[in-house]
Amino acid sequence: MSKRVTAKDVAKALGISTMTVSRALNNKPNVSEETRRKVRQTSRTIGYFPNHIAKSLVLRKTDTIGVVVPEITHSFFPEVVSGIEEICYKKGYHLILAHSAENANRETDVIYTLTSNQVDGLLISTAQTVEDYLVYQQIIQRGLPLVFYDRCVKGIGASCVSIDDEECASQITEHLIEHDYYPIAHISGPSRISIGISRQNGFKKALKKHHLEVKDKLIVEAGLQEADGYQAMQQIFKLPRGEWPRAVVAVNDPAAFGAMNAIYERNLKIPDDIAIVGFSDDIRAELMPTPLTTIRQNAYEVGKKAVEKLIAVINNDSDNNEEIIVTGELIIRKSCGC
Amino acid sequence: MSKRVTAKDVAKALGISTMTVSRALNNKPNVSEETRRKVRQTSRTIGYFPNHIAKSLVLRKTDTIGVVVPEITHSFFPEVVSGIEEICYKKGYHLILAHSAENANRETDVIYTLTSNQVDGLLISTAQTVEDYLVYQQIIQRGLPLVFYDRCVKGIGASCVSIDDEECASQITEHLIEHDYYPIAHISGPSRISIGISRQNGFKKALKKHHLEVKDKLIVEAGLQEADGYQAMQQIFKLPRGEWPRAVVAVNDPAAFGAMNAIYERNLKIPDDIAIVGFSDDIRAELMPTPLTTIRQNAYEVGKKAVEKLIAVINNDSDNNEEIIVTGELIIRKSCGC
DNA sequence: ATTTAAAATGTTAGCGATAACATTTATTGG
DNA sequence: CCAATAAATGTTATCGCTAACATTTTAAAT
Repeated sequence: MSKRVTAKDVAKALGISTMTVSRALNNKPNVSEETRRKVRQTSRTIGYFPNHIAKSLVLRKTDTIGVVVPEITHSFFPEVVSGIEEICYKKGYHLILAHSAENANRETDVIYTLTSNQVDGLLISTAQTVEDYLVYQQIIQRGLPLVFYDRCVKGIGASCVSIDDEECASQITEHLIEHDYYPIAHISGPSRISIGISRQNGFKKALKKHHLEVKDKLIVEAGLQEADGYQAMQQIFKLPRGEWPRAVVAVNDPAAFGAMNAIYERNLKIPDDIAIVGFSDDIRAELMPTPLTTIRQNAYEVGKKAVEKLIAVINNDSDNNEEIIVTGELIIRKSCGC
Repeated sequence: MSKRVTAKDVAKALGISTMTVSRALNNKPNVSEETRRKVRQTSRTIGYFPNHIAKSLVLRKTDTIGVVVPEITHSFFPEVVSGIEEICYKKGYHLILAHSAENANRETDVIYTLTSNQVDGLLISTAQTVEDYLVYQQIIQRGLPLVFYDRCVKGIGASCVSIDDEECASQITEHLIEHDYYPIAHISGPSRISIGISRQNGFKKALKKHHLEVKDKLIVEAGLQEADGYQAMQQIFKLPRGEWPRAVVAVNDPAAFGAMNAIYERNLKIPDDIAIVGFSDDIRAELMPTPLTTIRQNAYEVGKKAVEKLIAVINNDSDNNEEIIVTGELIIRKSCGC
């Protein structure tokens, strides 16, 4: 690389000190307009760009936020990132993106590099395989602002921004109940991550509210992918025919798609034989042979709220133990029988 | 923030110099195994994490790559980013993500912050509204490695990684020609960005190869969104009925979707009345009422090849004026009449 | 045992910027 | 016209780390 142009070069060219150059470019007071103009001018002509790294070192602030994303191609997360990016751009923050690929070890790994990279704060959505919260606790202990989004760990002193999964799951389950479907099965998410738990809770809550029995056999724990939903549905079909559900609440849309395939393979009709609903309003949901009734999550809003909270915490404008809920929206299509 | 733990603290705790601490942790030679062990041990117990910022300042290397993405929610780019991320992770690079939102001014803006952030190199896909290449030329002049991906600017001294748009467009057009469709229209992309130009060239090339007339009226320039495709198709329908095309080559899938809507609105059938093909294999393409024949772009591969090239350039292992082509794949569905 | 080379560790300076304090220059009022 | 105050600029030290050179310790060789 060719020799760099530094503030010193600008100073030398003008016969002034680097301090004045710094003051002029950072719009600090006590610099004459004349000098400010000349500094700006000269910086441009000799091609000076301030070194943000050096600045970060002395100011102990990088204006950078680290974001850990568990699954970057899943449409939900790009949209979250888009919300994050928008606010970051407006507020002058940069964004370091790291991908845990749903892998706890890799997550730990990227968090360490992120923190030693001296980000001002972290936005994390936990990977599916995370088993303990040590890393998160370490971050908090070091006093580094941390806000969880979507997949949260509660009660360890970090704020959470999430969809109101329980409420939404309950709502969509109630919708099926109102169709008089019974029994209703649940293809649940991993019980380790919060969306798995809260959606299952919402499912149960709705049944109980309507005094319907919660049958454990009809709650099948699965992953979040299409294949997982397919397998879970196959497992349900292993029950005696008389115990088959009349409707299914899937933990998310991909799982629902998988389940739908399993249903079609048995030559059953949706919603006539089995109704099904998803969660997340995947782009494919409305394009299915029978369009899928689901919950639309406002991913963009989740990202936005999460950075806003994080930036507030970074600026000491806010305590970091808030639970922020972004509400979902029930999208009624055909798969529920409407 | 609580006081930071630095290499000095580790050194003091062990009664050695910071230099030895540095050497021990960076696996430099000439450190006794005994010392190395003790340094590692003590670092862990007192919670020392090396400050990457300070390291970057002295080494003049940040191990960070800046990526400019024009549209983050469009499924193609997350997949590219995923490829980039994968290689970055493997090779120990970090990734700063910036979003131009298809806006040239914003692109310039994020590029400046990225470069003053001292990234080791840049990966850029140009925004739709970019009018001049000044910023890119500046980057190159400063000696900062730059590789374009997908939407490239050729001939200014930066490598390009892209889908072979021309060849693919030609191939898919030929496929329509083989169906004996004639005339064939083209809903073209903006003539400012490279994919617009090269796909149009491919379209024309195929016609010429089969000695078919290229009718300018049947080439409509549009944007890359669904609405653009819709409008372009409407414009085509304004032609006298006898001049309507028998088939349409859309610049990408979203534009094709828009065009399909316009076709359905006239109660015309796809492919019986008008056949249509897209480009990009959007996730929705196979879920359309008439599944869309299209070109699958290997986005992940584009990302991968682009970073690999960039890292090679950063390490001076490679000249930076290569044109790397990632081949696309013709995905035949129903909309072409097959 | 003594020289010599190799291995281990230490010292100094500097990456490029800014905060805090010090100094010079300009401005104002009596 | 000069003291007093404000505005503009300069100087020094430091952020946390590592390269380059200097020194000490250890091991090998005679």
